[in-house]
Amino acid sequence: MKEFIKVMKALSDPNRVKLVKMLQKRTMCVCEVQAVLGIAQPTASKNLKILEGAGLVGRKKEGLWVNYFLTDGGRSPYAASLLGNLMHWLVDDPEIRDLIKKSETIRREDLCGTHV
Amino acid sequence: MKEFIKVMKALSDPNRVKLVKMLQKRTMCVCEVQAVLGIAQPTASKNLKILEGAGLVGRKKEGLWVNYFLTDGGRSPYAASLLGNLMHWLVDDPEIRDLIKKSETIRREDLCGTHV
DNA sequence: TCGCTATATTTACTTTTAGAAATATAATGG
DNA sequence: CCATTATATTTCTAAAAGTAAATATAGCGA
Repeated sequence: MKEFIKVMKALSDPNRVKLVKMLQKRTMCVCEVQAVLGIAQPTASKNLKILEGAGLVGRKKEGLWVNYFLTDGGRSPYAASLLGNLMHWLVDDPEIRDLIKKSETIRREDLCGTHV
Repeated sequence: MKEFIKVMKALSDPNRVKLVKMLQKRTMCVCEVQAVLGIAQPTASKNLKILEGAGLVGRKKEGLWVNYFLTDGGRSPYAASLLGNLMHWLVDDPEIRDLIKKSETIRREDLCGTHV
């Protein structure tokens, strides 16, 4: 029950749903998330952590960057199912479409990659 | 997006998830819900209304009673999908099992049915 | 080692949400 | 009608959640 609630709560926030939809397209680092969603860096980190806690998202450190990506839901059947549904849900949502488009034009090197 | 969030939020509360699981077994009136979950009457009404607003639950007045039941999710694809999944999810959860058992031994006539 | 950069965590503030008590509404029986 | 009963709504309070600003941590280059 607690695991189920955790997944539901994680997906009860618009910013976090947008995050999942964006991560369906590609791996992103925190500064990219921050730029696309127009939120502060701590907010991005926190929301990513909540998604991670629910088993929806994984992370991999690469130098100074931390790359976040969608998991296969192996840790939670609820996460797996919701992630599967979200692959085709909300694809026609105008707000989501705009975000995806915006995320495609953004490169981390232009945002925070001063040391590449 | 708003419809999706509404469904997720509705299912982010343990009491409301328990309600859905109980309504899978049978239609219930407010006083039964109140008794099984051990919550106050206004709390039961409020939570049922939230589930109704998300398209998960319907209601039918019968005299003084209001019978609540699960919908087929026709109003929302998100509701439909979650309701389908919840048919087999959490069936082994001990807390849910106890509630189902308790709900089977309860009759509205013993709770509020003084006018039957 | 030192400074810089990307991310994480903490803190404080505001908004939202859950719940109980009180009150209101609607339907039934007399 | 009037009293009673089941449910709905309102009001209030406490807990939870979201966010930004400030601070801390970790890894890289010089």
